[in-house]
Amino acid sequence: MPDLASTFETSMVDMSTINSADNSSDGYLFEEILSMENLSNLCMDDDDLPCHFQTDSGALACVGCGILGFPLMTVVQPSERSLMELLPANHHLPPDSSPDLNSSMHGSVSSKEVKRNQIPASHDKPINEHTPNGEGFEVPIELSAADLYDPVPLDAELHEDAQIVEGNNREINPCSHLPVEQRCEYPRREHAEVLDEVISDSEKQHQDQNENKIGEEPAPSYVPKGEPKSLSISKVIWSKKKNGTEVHLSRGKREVGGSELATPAPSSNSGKKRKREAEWITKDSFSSYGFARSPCEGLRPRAGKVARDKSTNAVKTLEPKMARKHPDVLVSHKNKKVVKGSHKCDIDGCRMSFKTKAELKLHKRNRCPHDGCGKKKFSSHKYAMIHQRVHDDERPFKYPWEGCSMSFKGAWTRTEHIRVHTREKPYQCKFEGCGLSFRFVSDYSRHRRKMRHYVK
Amino acid sequence: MPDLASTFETSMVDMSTINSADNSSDGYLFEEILSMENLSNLCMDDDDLPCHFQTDSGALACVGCGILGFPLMTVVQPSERSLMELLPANHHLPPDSSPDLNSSMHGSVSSKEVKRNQIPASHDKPINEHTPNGEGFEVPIELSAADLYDPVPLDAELHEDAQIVEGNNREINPCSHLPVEQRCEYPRREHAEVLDEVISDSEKQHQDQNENKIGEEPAPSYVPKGEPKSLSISKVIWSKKKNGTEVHLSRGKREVGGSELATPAPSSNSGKKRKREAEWITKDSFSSYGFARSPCEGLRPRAGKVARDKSTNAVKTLEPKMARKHPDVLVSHKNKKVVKGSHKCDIDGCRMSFKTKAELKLHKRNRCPHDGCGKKKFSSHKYAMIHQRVHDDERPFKYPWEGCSMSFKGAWTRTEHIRVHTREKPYQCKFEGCGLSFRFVSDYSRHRRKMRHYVK
DNA sequence: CTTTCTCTGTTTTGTC
DNA sequence: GGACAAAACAGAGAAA
DNA sequence: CTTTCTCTGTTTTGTC
DNA sequence: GGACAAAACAGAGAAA
Ligand SMILES: [Zn+2]
Ligand SMILES: [Zn+2]
Ligand SMILES: [Zn+2]
Ligand SMILES: [Zn+2]
Ligand SMILES: [Zn+2]
Ligand SMILES: [Zn+2]
Ligand SMILES: [Zn+2]
Ligand SMILES: [Zn+2]
Ligand SMILES: [Zn+2]
Ligand SMILES: [Zn+2]
Ligand SMILES: [Zn+2]
Ligand SMILES: [Zn+2]
Repeated sequence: MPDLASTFETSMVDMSTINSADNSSDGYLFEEILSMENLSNLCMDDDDLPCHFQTDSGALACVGCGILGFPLMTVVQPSERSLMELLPANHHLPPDSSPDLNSSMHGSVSSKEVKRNQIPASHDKPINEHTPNGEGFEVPIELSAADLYDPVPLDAELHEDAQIVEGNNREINPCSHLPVEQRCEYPRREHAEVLDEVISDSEKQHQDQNENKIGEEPAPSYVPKGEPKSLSISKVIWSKKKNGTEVHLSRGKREVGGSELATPAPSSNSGKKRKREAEWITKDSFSSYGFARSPCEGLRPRAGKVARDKSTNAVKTLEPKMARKHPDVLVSHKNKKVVKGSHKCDIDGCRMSFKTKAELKLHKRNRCPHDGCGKKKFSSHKYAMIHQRVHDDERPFKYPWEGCSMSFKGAWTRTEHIRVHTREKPYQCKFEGCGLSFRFVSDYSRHRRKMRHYVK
Repeated sequence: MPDLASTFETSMVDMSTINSADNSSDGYLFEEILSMENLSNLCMDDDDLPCHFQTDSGALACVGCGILGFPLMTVVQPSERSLMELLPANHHLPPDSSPDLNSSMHGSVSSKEVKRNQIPASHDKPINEHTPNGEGFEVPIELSAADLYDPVPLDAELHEDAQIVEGNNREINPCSHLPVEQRCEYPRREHAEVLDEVISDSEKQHQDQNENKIGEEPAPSYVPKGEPKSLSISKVIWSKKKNGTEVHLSRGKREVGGSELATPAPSSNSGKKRKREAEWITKDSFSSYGFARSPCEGLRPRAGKVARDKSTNAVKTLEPKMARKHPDVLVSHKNKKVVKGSHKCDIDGCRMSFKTKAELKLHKRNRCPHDGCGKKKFSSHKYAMIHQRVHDDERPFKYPWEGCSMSFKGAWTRTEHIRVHTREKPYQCKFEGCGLSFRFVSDYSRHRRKMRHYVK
């Protein structure tokens, strides 16, 4: 990656050190870093564009460069522990082992997809999840949500592993925490949108307005390189191939003929784009261990994520922005604040309690009694309960990826964070002649609003 | 009214002074007080219950006692001026005098009533209004609403005076600002709910729970006493008549036979009730002029109403509770604050402008940029505009009744205030066996919620 | 102004 | 249709 | 706790 | 159906 590497400055690490890194590293974040066996999945080509591969669990990852906020990434497998935190406790129980949790309960897997703006894909399943979002399957832990309101029922039939989605594109499922013979056969993800260096015609069109053209050569397309040696299941290395013709580039254009998509438009702004991100990588992409950091280490610090001590660079427990001192609050070892109020809510399904009668009264009217919220009213009591999570420190939604220490208060945020790793851009503008793709709903939404790209 | 009068203390005025008052009184509030001619409509019976009468304009009024927050009331007619402030400027123009404002515009009179919880009455029209609420007909004045957003179109065909509602109960219309020959023939109001001393069986039932019975004698019912001498049009004096049989007491029970209603249940708590209100009257019911005050003078001070100087008892201009100092605000002689912003909103129909770009940005997102509102968001831009009235001092909705100096920022508040004068209780609970009546939606709503008196 | 990404109250979808 | 929960959305907004 | 009454953001109704 | 305005509602809350 010459053009990128040339922008690195002081802490620049020779790419060879990445490949030769051992897994005896025991830094706070890297204690489960993988062996050279997995690192051999790194793309070692010497071109100037990043390469992507797919791991056992079906996720796509790029190694060896930091383009587009996707910094040096280690090849990792989700640990069994992290997956267990994501999935329900009795996930994958044999169908008859839990008579009380049968398929008549909510939570049994649906055959329909719940998507709205996202590009529908016939074989699109979220990474490491059997339910797209997963909010309902948060496992209550002691002094956790279960103490405040009824735990969400768990479902032994959570996913019917036998269910096979249409098509011949199937690959091994992402249930890598299980013995191979118990894994579900989920189709693997498509990879096209993941390669966000491939800029569509319309995106180029937009960006040409503000940026100088740097080159006119066509952007590369990507083709599967074949099965790598050291990963046991479903590993494909994607290498780029200039002017390639074998690719299915965009999920959003599945109906379009291959020839139309085989040669994407030149990425006229790739130089500037890469420059900007290279600067960022230069500052942050490498840990002091001289080894690639976790996928999200290179990202800018954001609220509610991995906080880091400025001097030691060690991960520290996140503090809420306006940490309010509640003398009547106990913080459990799981960071869940428990209000020890004697005024209990008797609304069906709610176990919240409050210190004062006035607070309870507000709560029962679906208003937050918390000082900072100004008696804000919500549309339901259910959400009034859920809202309380903004006031405690628990972040029960983990991103189950080795080396990513992100966790979230809600499932949707995690769902979108996963795209930071997959580089997926599932939102494609349907406006005539636009076709721009977006990674986050919000950006897609804003695009439509500002451009008035409303359709139908 | 012996039992009531006996509780009066220092400022008690002999009832005879009320009747002998002349209309040369020029106190701030009483400069248009009526002559003896109209005062002769006072009920002069010497029983202990208040009496009601109906004026030319169809409204009911009680004179001579202050029971139930209905203190000493003068007999008044709405002045032409006050009605003109209520009605559109071109109200009652000949149908062809205003070619641009024809019946195809909104605002033409509907033959259907817009009521929901209110007891439907076949001949129920709001006092002095041709549209029930009147919000849409606020007349823009200079530097008024018209400066901020498009004025509501006025409609020459505002009311089809020829329209006669069903029934034989018609009386002269309330358009007393017009020559008699031009008045519409609106049916007069029914009077039953107006007499809120008549406590229904179910209301008694509720109240018996908390109060001692004082007497068992049946409450009086009311019958029209006939046409009084001095009022020219449609004046009826209602006098009470113990065990009377000729009345139609309750609009909510219109379908019920007369015999069932002829003898209302005894008002077991009238003693206590009257006691409480008599205390209030004792303190406040009489102006220093030794004359009956305006209908609302005797009411407790409320937000946004007639404020009074503690020492002089003179009406003073109301100040908003949290008068915020805006250096960029001009107050017109009509109390309308005009924000002299250079950042103008270009949303269709909106003429608001703001000092800063940030404020405009908030406003365009339907948020209030005012400090005290905390970027509160509204459901529409239209309402975001309307909301701004909470921040200025204009109160364009006047209550067009002589001696009542109340004014409001919205039409609904005025609609409900009118009931303070009419004593109307148009909301009757439909729950099996309840039947309680309420004057204000809010109270009816609360009753249903707390009692779970939901029906159908 | 931009892009990237997280947070959150409501809306939509889907199931029963 | 209804109730309910999960998923998705549509902003808002932080960061650089 | 009560009753009386006003304020206000949203929902419902009605018209075109 | 839609858009729009007027009316009505459903709370919240002040006052005593
Ligand atoms: Zn590469
Ligand atoms: Zn599985
Ligand atoms: Zn609760
Ligand atoms: Zn809160
Ligand atoms: Zn991550
Ligand atoms: Zn577009
Ligand atoms: Zn009397
Ligand atoms: Zn008229
Ligand atoms: Zn505007
Ligand atoms: Zn405001
Ligand atoms: Zn009044
Ligand atoms: Zn009731």
